[in-house]
Amino acid sequence: MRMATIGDVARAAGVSVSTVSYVLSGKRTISGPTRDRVQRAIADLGYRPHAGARALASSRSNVIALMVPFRPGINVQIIMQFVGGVVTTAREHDHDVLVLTQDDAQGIDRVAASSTADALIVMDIESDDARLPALRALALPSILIGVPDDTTGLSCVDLDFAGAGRLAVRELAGHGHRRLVLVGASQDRLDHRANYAVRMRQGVLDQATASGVEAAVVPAEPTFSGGAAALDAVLDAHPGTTGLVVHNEAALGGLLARAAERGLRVPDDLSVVAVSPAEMAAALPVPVSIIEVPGERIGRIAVEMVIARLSGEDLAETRLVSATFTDRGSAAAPAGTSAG
Amino acid sequence: MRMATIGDVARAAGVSVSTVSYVLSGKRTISGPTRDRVQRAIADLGYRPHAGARALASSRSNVIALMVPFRPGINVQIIMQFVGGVVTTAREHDHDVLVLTQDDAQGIDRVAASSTADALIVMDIESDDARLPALRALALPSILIGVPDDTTGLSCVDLDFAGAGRLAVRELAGHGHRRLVLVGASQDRLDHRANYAVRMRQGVLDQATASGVEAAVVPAEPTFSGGAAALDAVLDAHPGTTGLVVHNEAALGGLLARAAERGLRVPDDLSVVAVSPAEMAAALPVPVSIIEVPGERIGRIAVEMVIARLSGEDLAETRLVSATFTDRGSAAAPAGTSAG
DNA sequence: TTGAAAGCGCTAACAG
DNA sequence: CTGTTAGCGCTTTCAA
Repeated sequence: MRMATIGDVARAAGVSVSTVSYVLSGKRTISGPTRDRVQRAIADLGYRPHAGARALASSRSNVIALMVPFRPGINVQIIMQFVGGVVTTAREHDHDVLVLTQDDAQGIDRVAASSTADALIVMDIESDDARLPALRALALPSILIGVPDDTTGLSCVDLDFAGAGRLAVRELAGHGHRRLVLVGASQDRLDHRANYAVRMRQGVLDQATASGVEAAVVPAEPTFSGGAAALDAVLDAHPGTTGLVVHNEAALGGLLARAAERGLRVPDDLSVVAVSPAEMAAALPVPVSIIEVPGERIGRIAVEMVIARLSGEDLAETRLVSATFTDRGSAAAPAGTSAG
Repeated sequence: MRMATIGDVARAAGVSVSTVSYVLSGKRTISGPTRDRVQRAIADLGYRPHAGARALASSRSNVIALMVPFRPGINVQIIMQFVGGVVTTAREHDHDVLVLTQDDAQGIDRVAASSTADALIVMDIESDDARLPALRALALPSILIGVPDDTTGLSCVDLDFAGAGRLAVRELAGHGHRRLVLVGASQDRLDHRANYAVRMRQGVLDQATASGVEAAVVPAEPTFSGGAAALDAVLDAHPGTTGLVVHNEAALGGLLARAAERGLRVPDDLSVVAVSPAEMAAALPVPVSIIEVPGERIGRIAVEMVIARLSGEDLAETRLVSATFTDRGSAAAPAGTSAG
């Protein structure tokens, strides 16, 4: 049994194909009775427009390409949240999502030149990302997740990591902590100029200055033992530290375990604020107050920016989602301080 | 500047459009010189076939739809590995991957009826999955990840969980352990009749009988505290247990932490074999011997099955990837036993 | 308010 | 070995 075409529908409803097309698109006013007949025919025949034919005739594929990093060591949790947000939101706008891998260098060009996709969302953008020239040259609208150094002509979304850093420091300083350390991204990530790490660090340092507290930065490998080692390094190099901002989910478990080993209670001896997706908390030994990385929300915004661009709004803009703090009790006044 | 079409290429090369088409597809023998001229023209013009036009004319979209579960509590790590395997392999066969969400009930029908995709890969199949009727009725080839109760007319791939269970028990029994417990999926997962949990359990119990050792099953919530609680439950309900098979990655950290708290050393007092993606090991406090869930490999196989089906090989088959054991030293002879 | 018809860019007969 | 041409199913002028 052949798939029903628009011609079959037209015949069944006793109208022309263009009328069916216009009933579907709503780009023309159709009389009530006619519309009803057409819609009944569509339902009866189980008609669905052929995506390829539509793309050919309208030069719109209704597909958004999404470039996803699959390299190991990445925070899988947040990637998935993000992808989920993108796919769900795209469907709400009648678009599908095509997945490209980060290392498919030709991918961007290919989907653009073949009209496979109408727009492109690129994740995991570095400060000086190698893909930026290709993206700037692109005829398709593109949205970057992450903020490169030079955003000229580009649309970007991300968590406001600088704000997150400031918020974390304010929270800890507010509890009376005077010596803080940011346990941040691995050296490797910093070498790659991961912009979120740079911005986070800046936010922490700026707010420390503003709040009149000390703050240092210690990198950590994204592993259990990396977290343990980082805690040792913190206490070694910065004795008297009572507040920790941890921006390294994979290291958090090891860090907390090491703290327990060393007899440090959270929050009595050590206050901890983590920047992390909310779901990761379940895998931790103790409740941890977090500044949530709202992956799904960022994905949603990215798609909404795409749709706006496709509807002709031609503004390239950078949107930073502001950070919010979720208190789970891991940050409190340091021991030897009156409560308050 | 308009995108170059096949007509532009034909004109530039001084040949007909069909010749260009055949140079591209290789479905006709073309003389060396002609092929060269065409290929030069293609390169000069930066020509790319229009995906929609191609899909329309050939009734092939070169797209594989992949239905991904985004519900919380799922093992994100393995999902990502799997998706990576699918996308990478699809590209090797000149296909792109479109993502559908699990709860997009219409998704299957939509991509099929609109000829958006040529085939469908569905993840996270339950024993009596609600989508099975739709999949059986589908005109498109579909591949399931997971094995339902009734596989008639369906193609499935998965890890051989029964084999994994047997392997784990053989490994522990071989070290001389006589009392084993499988710390498995949560009650919730069992209620959903997650087939992998059922098969794993069966493998463990069968091999225990065959090896003449005792084996019990304890469920665990997929959280840190769930793992800790599970260890308590094991030692409570099954005293004398010296070997654990853990098939619940999210609980593993909590389980190991609790063991340490209770003064149980791994492997001296407690041997542990986990079924888990390899990458998760980094987040654990101690090295753990694992039976790897080869997500990427399964994804690759799924795509290869799709491609075979699209090339006319019409066999529905179930492929179980056999389990392999990676020794990291967390399973050894129980204390009070001579080595060997 | 509706219809007729000209493409959109490509593939694959059919014809040499 | 190569060219001509009829569609593939839809959108959108143009015409009524």
